[in-house]
Formats: sequence, C-alpha cells, structure tokens
Amino acid sequence: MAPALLGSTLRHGDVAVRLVEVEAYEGATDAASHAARGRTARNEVMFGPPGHLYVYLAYGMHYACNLVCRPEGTAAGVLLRAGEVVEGLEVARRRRGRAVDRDLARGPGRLCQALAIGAEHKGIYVLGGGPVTLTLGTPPPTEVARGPRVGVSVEVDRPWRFWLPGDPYVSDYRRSPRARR
DNA sequence: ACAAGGATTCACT
DNA sequence: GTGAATCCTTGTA
Repeated sequence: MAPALLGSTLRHGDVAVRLVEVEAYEGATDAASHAARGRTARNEVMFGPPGHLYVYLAYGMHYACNLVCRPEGTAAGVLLRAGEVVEGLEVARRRRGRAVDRDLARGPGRLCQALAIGAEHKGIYVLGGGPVTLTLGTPPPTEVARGPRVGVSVEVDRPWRFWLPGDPYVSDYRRSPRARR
C-alpha cells in the first residue's frame, strides 16, 4: 500500500497535498512501530479498520498522520511524510508562516500544519464523506525509490520509506540521532 | 507516582 | 552542524 499511495492527494477544505513520500509501519513484527508493544490508548486507531487516520503528537509539538491500511485487528499504518501543496496555496502559506513554498508540506509535521490536521482528526475516515479525504492517484506511480525510515532508532535496515525519485518536495533524509555514532 | 525519550522543526552559528 | 522547544505516552517501581 505504501508505494501505491505516492501520487495520491490528501485534501482538507481548501488545501490539497499531492503525496510524494511515505513510510510503512507494521505491528508486532515491527519494533519501530508505535504498535510494536500491542494495543494502547494512543495507537488503537492502528488496530482499527482501514481508511482511517492515525494522528499523533510528535516531540510534544508537531502532529503527524498515518493512513491505516490493514484489516481490523492487525495494526499497520502508512506515515504521510511529505507532499506538494497543489491547491489552497494562500491558505497553506498563512498556516506555515515564513516557510518557502517548497517546504510547505515537506516533512510530516509540516504536512499536518499545512493541512490543519490535528488531534481532532484522530481516527476519522478519509476515503469519502468526511472533511478530510484521500484520493488515490491514477495511474499509480511507475517509479518509486525506497530506503530506511527517518528518525527511528531501531529497525534501521528495514527499507520501508518510499518516495518519488527526484521529486523536489521529498523531505531531506536525516539519520536517527540515536542511531548515530 | 516518576522518569525517559520521541515516526520533528526551526533558528542560529 | 548544533541545540532548544515542549508534552504526551509508556515502562517501571
């Protein structure tokens, strides 16, 4: 699901973002996942039915969102890491302060800020009928790059970050500070 | 009850 | 490249 999501559009009101970078997270078999140690109050959305948004607060300041992609009972999510604002440029600029256009949604926290996605969107269904909607890209991407996930301190060799190669809206890769030596 | 640390971003050097 | 901001979740006692 993760590479297939590249090129899709996430919309909230006037602002729409074309996704160019995502990461996959599993459940019990993936130590880097919030769901690695079983169901908790925070990660319960990941165990729910697919098509819902798992939103969480990172580092006490930034929101990030995942699309739940597995059947109910099996935890999994695809973290939406970066994209290009393709509609609602003026609104997105206002929300993102002094950022240049390229950085409006370049990074998971920035993407949520540009789209005004926050705690109130935790668990909402995004495949139709709601305020936030995901439209799958057609056709699916023909070329997809993959590599290690950003910011995780375990499972550093699992190549579950996917992006559109060469796309300027892909975020900078940064190795986990904890994985650094 | 407490301590640790994070699926990040930004300003500054 | 470095460091700070900031608060919630989780493991452990």
